[in-house]
Amino acid sequence: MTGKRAAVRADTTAAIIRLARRQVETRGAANLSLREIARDLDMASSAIYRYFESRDQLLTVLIIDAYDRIGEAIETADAKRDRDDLIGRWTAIALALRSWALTNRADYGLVFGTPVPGYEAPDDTIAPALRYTNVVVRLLADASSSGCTPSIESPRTRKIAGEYRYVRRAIGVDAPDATLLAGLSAWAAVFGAINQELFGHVDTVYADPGIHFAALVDMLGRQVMGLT
Amino acid sequence: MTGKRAAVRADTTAAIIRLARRQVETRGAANLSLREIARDLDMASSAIYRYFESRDQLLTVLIIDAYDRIGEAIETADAKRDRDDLIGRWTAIALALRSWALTNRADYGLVFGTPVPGYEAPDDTIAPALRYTNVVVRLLADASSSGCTPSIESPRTRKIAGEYRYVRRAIGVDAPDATLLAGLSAWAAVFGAINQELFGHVDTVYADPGIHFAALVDMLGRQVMGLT
DNA sequence: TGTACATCAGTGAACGCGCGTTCACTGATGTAC
DNA sequence: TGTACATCAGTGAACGCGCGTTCACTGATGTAC
Repeated sequence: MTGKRAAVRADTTAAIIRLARRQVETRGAANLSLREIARDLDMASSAIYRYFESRDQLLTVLIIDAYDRIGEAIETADAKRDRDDLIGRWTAIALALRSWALTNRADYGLVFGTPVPGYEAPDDTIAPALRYTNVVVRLLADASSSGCTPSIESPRTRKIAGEYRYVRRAIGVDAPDATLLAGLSAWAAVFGAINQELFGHVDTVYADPGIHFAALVDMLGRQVMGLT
Repeated sequence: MTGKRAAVRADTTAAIIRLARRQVETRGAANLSLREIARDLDMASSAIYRYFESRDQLLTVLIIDAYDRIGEAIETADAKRDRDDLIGRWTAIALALRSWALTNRADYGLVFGTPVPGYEAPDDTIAPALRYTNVVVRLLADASSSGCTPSIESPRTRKIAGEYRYVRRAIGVDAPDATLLAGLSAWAAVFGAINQELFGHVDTVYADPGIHFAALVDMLGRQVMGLT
């Protein structure tokens, strides 16, 4: 039977990743220790090198894995709603992002927090990093093509018009300036709110940050889609 | 003369802080090394302990210092405008925050990025941490008391009303739900946008992130203050 | 089905490194009379 | 103004620690005939 060795290998690999993730959570990515993982697994420290070629590569795997799981969470949330239900999709995406962040603090921090200086993300991270982005971009495209007009106005200057011309091409969405501005702003607000909550900058402000977050998302959704 | 020893001491202290900041920038807070600072200063590593009682305390000083400088930057930006000029103040605050973040990446990351796990911020950091917050809170209070009505609506449910009742007390601003929601949302968007830009999540989206940021701030200001 | 060989997970010792912190000390700078 | 003493910055050796990575090795698991 070919599968047995492979199965054990997969188990050990998964165990290493699990322990690594726990370490990142409790001590930070910069203090990820291969030796400690080996100790927890009752292996010689050198054995880790049968599974990962270096500490940096293990970190990379962690990052790719995190991006993939965020992408999956958001794609799933999006797919559960009708494609026409723009507000429903927006809300589902935003709430999914927050709850994923809350239950996966370490991964969220790894991916969206302070970059680990000196760590250069290799190219393998690019595609997974785009998964969650693409969901939002598609939503914006759908909103624009179904004629939503956001309830805000973009300032009209030549510089700003030029910038949004660039953005249109960069993300491949042929939407008017106001839609781009409203959408990107809403997306920034969602991330900002999650960051503030997760990293402890609003502990004294809210009784239940989730309630405020829901109101925020609701308001932003109506704004981007142009409903009141 | 009493001042000489004190002056030398102040110089050395400042040099240590400067080198520490540079290290945080290039290698991250988790890898801050007292020994390396000593080496750069041509001192014995033990000499650092004449100035700081531990590595953690040096980190704390760095954090307090960063908060203080953010607070100062934002207070200054705010104070340059007439108190009546609500949009002007909002814009100045937001732009000041972004440009401070861009020129002080290490400090920004230290304060607003992933918390260093295991590091418990002592009480001395609380007051400096509130400086920048208070500027925004005061602006919201002024907006509300001068009768601005934001151009968004807050969802009306009992839960949300209750939450904002809590927020009103927590930040000491007697503003209607819609003002709180618009204000907090705008503030989150500003932080979100800065985080995305600084931590490299939108490198491929904008030609000049500053232009988008200015448009964003302008739009948010009009929204919170209720002007179109 | 049995045997010979190749693959591969895991070992344990070693290399060379850097770290935070303590301690007893020296010698220069400041203070009090 | 000069002297005796206290303060304090800085030294250098040491303690005990953990780290990533390499290397030659063993022994079990799988593969080909």
